[in-house]
Amino acid sequence: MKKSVLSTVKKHIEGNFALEKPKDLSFGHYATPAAFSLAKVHRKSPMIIAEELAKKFEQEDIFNKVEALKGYLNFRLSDSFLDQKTTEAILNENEFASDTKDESILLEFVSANPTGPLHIGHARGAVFGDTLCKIGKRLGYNITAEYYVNDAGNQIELLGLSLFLAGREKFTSLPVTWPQEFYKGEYIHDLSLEANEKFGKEIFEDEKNIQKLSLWAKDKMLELIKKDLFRANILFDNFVSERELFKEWEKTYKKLKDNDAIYEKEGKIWLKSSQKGDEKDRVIVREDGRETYLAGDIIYHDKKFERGYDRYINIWGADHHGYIARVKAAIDFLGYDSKKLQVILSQMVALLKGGQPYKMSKRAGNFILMSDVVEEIGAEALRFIFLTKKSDTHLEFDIETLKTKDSSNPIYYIQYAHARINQLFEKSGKSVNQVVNTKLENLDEDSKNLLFTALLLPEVLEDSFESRQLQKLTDYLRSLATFYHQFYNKHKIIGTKNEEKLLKLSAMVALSIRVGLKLMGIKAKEKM
RNA sequence: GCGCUCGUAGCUCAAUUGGAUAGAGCAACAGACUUCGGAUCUGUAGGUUAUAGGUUCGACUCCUAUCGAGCGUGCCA
Repeated sequence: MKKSVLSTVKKHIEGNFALEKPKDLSFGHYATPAAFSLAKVHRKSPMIIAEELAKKFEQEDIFNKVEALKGYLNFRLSDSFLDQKTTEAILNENEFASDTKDESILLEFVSANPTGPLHIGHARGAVFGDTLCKIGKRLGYNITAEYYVNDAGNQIELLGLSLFLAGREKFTSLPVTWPQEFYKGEYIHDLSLEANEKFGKEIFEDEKNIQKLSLWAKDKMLELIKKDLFRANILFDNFVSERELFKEWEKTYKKLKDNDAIYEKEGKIWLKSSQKGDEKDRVIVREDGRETYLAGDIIYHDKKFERGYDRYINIWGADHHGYIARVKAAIDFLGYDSKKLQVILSQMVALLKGGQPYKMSKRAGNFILMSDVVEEIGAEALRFIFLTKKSDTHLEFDIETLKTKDSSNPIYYIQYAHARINQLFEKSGKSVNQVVNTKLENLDEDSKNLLFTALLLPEVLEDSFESRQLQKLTDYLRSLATFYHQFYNKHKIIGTKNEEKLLKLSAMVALSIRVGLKLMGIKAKEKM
């Protein structure tokens, strides 16, 4: 819809200008402040320029009216144009708000360590990434969703040790000395039971078995994570193993060396990241020859860029923000364009329980599990709550209010609008197919504005995706539902002379709600 | 100390990325048709956008300083 409007407006206005939606629909459907910038060029008042521009649009039949107001130029769409768009959408729901794009994107998200189940903080990044992926696919981008599995490094050994000690304490009479830091969630207990069953209690007797337990446990944890994700309707195309990547370390290392990106000092290998905007140089290989965490990420990004995507998006927890500069530096050193990588930070989720701060700490084991929240409030409500907030703002909510299943849960409000429309069709005894060819003409202001709002979904999706601000979609669906509820209370539909027109209009509203919810991973309800 | 992300109604968040009168939900108060399902709707109240300057036709948005919060500042991940 916006495309048609934009191309028509371009015929009559020179230069670059913004086409916006006015704050209030009573001004018009679209507006442009172009006269303000033209005023400078032509040394005339914006008001006069706007008046002159408005006259040029008299012959355009996609507009009903174009008027100048306080220097703004306001456009009002014609019934026939809106009707045409509506009919197209209803006849081809799968094509509505979809597009084709010639661009491939690699989207990495979650990437939580396989040392425990996902907690509520991971869930935010997971929901955001998955929804971004769904929207992007609808818009025609070629997107690959990928999970980077940190299955190498100290934390995996610590997982094995924690499991070993837990089992040893439970199933043997051997002495147990706990280190300062270890994993102690309930899942460790569960794992030890399972390990005991599978390997027998002997495995907890010899410390040589810690290695074996580590490898077994991290595979178990990854399975658990996949299950948690699946239950929240989150799917990945690939899982990339850090452990596997390290087989390619020599190749990446040589590239860095050839590009004069590293040097040796104090027996360690350093990346010259300070040359590329990082605060300081970073160690990538320790004195004892073991690679650091950063080394794994460098190989991963080397491989990613080798695969030749047009753009890369990483969704990281906000506590990793200090990491962006060094990874980008490495990418540049490897000879790629680090501008192709965009890192989106998913801010911390502060949880309250009964008004008291609920501290999340994985090691301590008193964190809130994503799976528990999914169990209590459902995947759909969880997804919705996260998607109503910008990803980079601190978010705080009380777990108790999330547990409620009443109307304070905003998802019901939108679902209700959809269900209502469905019931209208049932009551009227008519099907969508029967009303789709009814011409929407001579609509009153309310109907026309509602129809216009329902047709905005495609541009809302574009805007949400491009700006990476998915709350724009939830805001939109919410306001569309509000608009419809208001309309419904004000206007009688069944049995009036406008019945078929208003049913067609309602069908359009339902369609946008349904498609929008689907992209958020939420199924629209026919009945409640 | 330095860096990053922020600071908007009592609370949780928006504001078309520099545009028109800063908006929603929750909480509070007052109302609505014996309904095309009230899981809805209407209204009232609530603001010096942390503070002080600056940039311009125009600032919640950009710049500078100050105050405050969270995170980071391992050769942990």
